[in-house]
Amino acid sequence: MQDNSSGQPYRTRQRTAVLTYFRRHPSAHVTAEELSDALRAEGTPVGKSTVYRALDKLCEAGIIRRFSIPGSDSACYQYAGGDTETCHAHFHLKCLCCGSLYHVECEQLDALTAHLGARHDFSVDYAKTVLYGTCAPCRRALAATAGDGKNKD
Amino acid sequence: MQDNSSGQPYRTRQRTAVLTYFRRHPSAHVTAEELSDALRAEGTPVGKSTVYRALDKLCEAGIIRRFSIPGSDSACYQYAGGDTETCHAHFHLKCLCCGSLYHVECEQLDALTAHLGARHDFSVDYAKTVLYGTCAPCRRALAATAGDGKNKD
DNA sequence: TTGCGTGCAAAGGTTTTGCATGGCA
DNA sequence: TGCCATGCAAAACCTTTGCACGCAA
Repeated sequence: MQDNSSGQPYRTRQRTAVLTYFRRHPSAHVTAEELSDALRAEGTPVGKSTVYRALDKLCEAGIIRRFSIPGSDSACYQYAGGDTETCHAHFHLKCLCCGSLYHVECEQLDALTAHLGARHDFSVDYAKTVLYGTCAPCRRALAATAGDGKNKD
Repeated sequence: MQDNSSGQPYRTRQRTAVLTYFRRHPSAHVTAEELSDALRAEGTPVGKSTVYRALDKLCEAGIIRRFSIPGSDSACYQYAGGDTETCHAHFHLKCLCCGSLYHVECEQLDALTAHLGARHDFSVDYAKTVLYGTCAPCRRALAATAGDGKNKD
């Protein structure tokens, strides 16, 4: 359980391809299979095992972030900016309807953080927290189809 | 996607056992396997398939809630109080260190909700949102052991 | 009696691991 | 050259599904 990253990682084509993908799609959220598929489409095919291993390493390094989407079996990964420090002050909003991922960064969240820390003695880990809900486009779409039947979810 | 619970559910021993477990352990968070194991230990063994089916039904009914714990492959379930209406106005705080689940209910969250709705046009689903972080006891424990080596996570 | 609920086993999917080979330093 | 990284295949894992039987209503 000690630090197994003592040996410095080699800069291989596959590893570069994965990292490049996330840098080119900073707000994209992809599954391991989607990533493998995207890399293949970009001309740099990477084996699925390697994709998982690279994802794991990048997660440990804090370069990308892993989400669990309710209702989905596969995990989702997203670029974290490479600098964990810059990503500590915003939440992620995920639409359960269309799957879009939004970044929210404002003093309202700072207030919540301060409140949770001061009053509830709880230190929120923004990196692992995702607020689930419904985004505006989906809300409108749902409202448009709400008149034709039961919609209690 | 329509209401498939048209047939009223039967009150079986297994179903009762699952529900009873959650009512007797309102703040417990268990995986499907842990629940199956606990029920067996309590003298009412329930098949794993049945556990999954019961969990699924109870989730649909809003009686229990399903979580995805970062770093774990299996889903976690917890009692929701049986009344979904009372559970719409508070967040859940889960400690990644000890697994404790806290309920937070204050106007700070109302302010956040209003803000997200007004400024970011996003409707948060409190029932599916969990804030991850570290609770006070664990923070103290981590602080106490922070001096003896690397602890960069 | 009717038909849902149950349990076993097998299938389904995602993720991990073993081992031989290839490529970076 | 040494050693990590890669990729294929198989395993391990959680979860769902099919089917025959049992039990609630």
